[in-house]
Amino acid sequence: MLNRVVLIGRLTRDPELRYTPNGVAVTTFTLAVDRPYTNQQGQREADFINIVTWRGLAETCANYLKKGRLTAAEGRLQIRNYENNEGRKVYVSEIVADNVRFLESTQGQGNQGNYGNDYQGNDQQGNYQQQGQGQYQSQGQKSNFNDDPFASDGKPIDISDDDLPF
Amino acid sequence: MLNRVVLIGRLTRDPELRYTPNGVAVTTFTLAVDRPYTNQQGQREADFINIVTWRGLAETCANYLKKGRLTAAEGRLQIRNYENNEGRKVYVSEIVADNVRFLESTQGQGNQGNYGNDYQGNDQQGNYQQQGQGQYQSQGQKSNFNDDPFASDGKPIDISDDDLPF
Amino acid sequence: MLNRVVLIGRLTRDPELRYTPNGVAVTTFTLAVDRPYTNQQGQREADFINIVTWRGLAETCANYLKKGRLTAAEGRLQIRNYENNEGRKVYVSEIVADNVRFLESTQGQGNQGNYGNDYQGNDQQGNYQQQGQGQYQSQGQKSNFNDDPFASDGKPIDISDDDLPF
Amino acid sequence: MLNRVVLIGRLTRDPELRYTPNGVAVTTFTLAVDRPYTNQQGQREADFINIVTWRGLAETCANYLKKGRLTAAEGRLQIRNYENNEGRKVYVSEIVADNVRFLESTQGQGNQGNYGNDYQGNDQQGNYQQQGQGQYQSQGQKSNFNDDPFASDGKPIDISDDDLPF
DNA sequence: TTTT
DNA sequence: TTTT
Repeated sequence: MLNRVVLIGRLTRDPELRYTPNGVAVTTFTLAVDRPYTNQQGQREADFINIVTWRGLAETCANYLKKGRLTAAEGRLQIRNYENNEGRKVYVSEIVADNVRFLESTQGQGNQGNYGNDYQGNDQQGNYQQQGQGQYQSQGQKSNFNDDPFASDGKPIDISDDDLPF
Repeated sequence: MLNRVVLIGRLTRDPELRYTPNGVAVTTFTLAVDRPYTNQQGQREADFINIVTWRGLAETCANYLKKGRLTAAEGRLQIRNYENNEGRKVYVSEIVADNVRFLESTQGQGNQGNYGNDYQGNDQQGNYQQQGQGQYQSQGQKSNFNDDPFASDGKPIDISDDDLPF
Repeated sequence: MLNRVVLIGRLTRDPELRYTPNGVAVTTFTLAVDRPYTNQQGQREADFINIVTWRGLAETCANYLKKGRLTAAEGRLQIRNYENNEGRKVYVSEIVADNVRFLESTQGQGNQGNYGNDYQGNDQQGNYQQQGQGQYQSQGQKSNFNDDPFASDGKPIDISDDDLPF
Repeated sequence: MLNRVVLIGRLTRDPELRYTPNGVAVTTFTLAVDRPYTNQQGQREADFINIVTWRGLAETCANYLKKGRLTAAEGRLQIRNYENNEGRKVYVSEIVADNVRFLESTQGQGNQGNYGNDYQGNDQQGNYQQQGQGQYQSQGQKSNFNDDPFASDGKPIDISDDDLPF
């Protein structure tokens, strides 16, 4: 009935942009989110949390996120399950994000040091809130993937147009 | 760095209270959280989200929650992994809750109908916010269970005193 | 850049539905949200938090919420300011909600007692998530009201069509 | 019953650290949080949201936050009211934060440019989660200030030891 | 399989 | 009274 998640963490690697057979953009990435305590060895562990974004937000994320970037994501926690090669049910949890904030500018060559004053550029570079018709709309979808979108295999993701949850 | 989840859903079955070898209470339950859209068949699907609570909150949850109850849970999303019998890594996601709200009173025999004015009673019955020293404390823990606390097998959970994340 | 609020509380009185000159529905209500501690006198204080909803969600709230109902609201915290009669700046804070959940059924005459199994009915009765084109859209708005929408005076709220934040 | 806020924004000025007569640290600051849309004039407005932190977290914030810094804050929304000089009731809303994250390093002298790899230093510099005994504890408090803690006047804040909400 |  |  209510399902809200807010995370801040760093990308464990570059985001992956794929398209459904019908051309809908899907970007996935993983955030390493430090736990609020250190373990027996005095190390800070992290949770590695999968994020999925769709459509415009997916494209913005693919364009502006990079491995290591500090990033905020907001959305709902979804638990999917699918059968693996051996016919076993595997459970996958992921955040379906409708809001992603880029907390570090692109710092690319030539941008070192003046992090303080490129806010506007930063914003133009893609902080983006999912909106508009259909975000959580519901005509004819099935939200179960046939495969794990985080199992990157170079092929288009196995999901038909009617499979989109929005 | 920041990891916050708020859920409202219904218990899929009665909560399970167990104790670590050192006597620390752990209660687990699963919330069915309806998705905000209906699928192709016009049905509302749900995510089944595992919740873990510790110590005092665990005992309160065990006492006052029941299958079917509407419940709010607040905490952080944790991704654990363990090896199953076949030596495969299995990933488990769960909410480590520090705040649980009982949105329905116990309505047991004799309490039907006046849900509207037993709010205070409701509160006495155990809405509870995890607090006090050590909630997210960090002296010597290892947060990986050796087994899945949601795989209820009647035995005490396989976790030593030093294994507690708080 | 990111602004998310989740509340659970009870309506302090019936919601108020009004319309802008251009016919856009606005419903306001106040949630009493108990604080997580008791005060010196052993009493539990509460925060009284104003909620604003727009359009379809406004109408659903007006139809299904009533004084005393346990309710969840999700949205963003907004701080407006206006000048009062004496030319003083007054600050008003409110939650612009995009998701409201009715945690108690209408229990009206004849519905007492079976709260446990009318979940689906409950949902039909109006739990509602703001969606669709324009939720946070931005063509031509000014988000400052000229007066406090919570100062109920029986007149249509003083806000022109162009004043809508979405 | 449940009251959770997560914000990301920038400090409108340096934080202010004060002490209660009994020596409890209180730090206040204001975050400018951009709204998710632009107004009629194409400008992005912001909400200016007051944050209060207590004890250890207050001291860390005073040490490491500065005007302009991008910052995340998590806590609960509190609505206080007090009487002003003219005997009028004034309402004040603020976030009582129990978790603050410093999203930009101190970049002070000698630290320009390598924002990417000073994470650990950053963390040592004070990201801090309120914890431990008493955070939301409740023996004998009164949460109404006699004055506005955001009305900085150089004097110690007018709040007795027993007045602390935790 | 992981980020800083 | 406001930040970038």
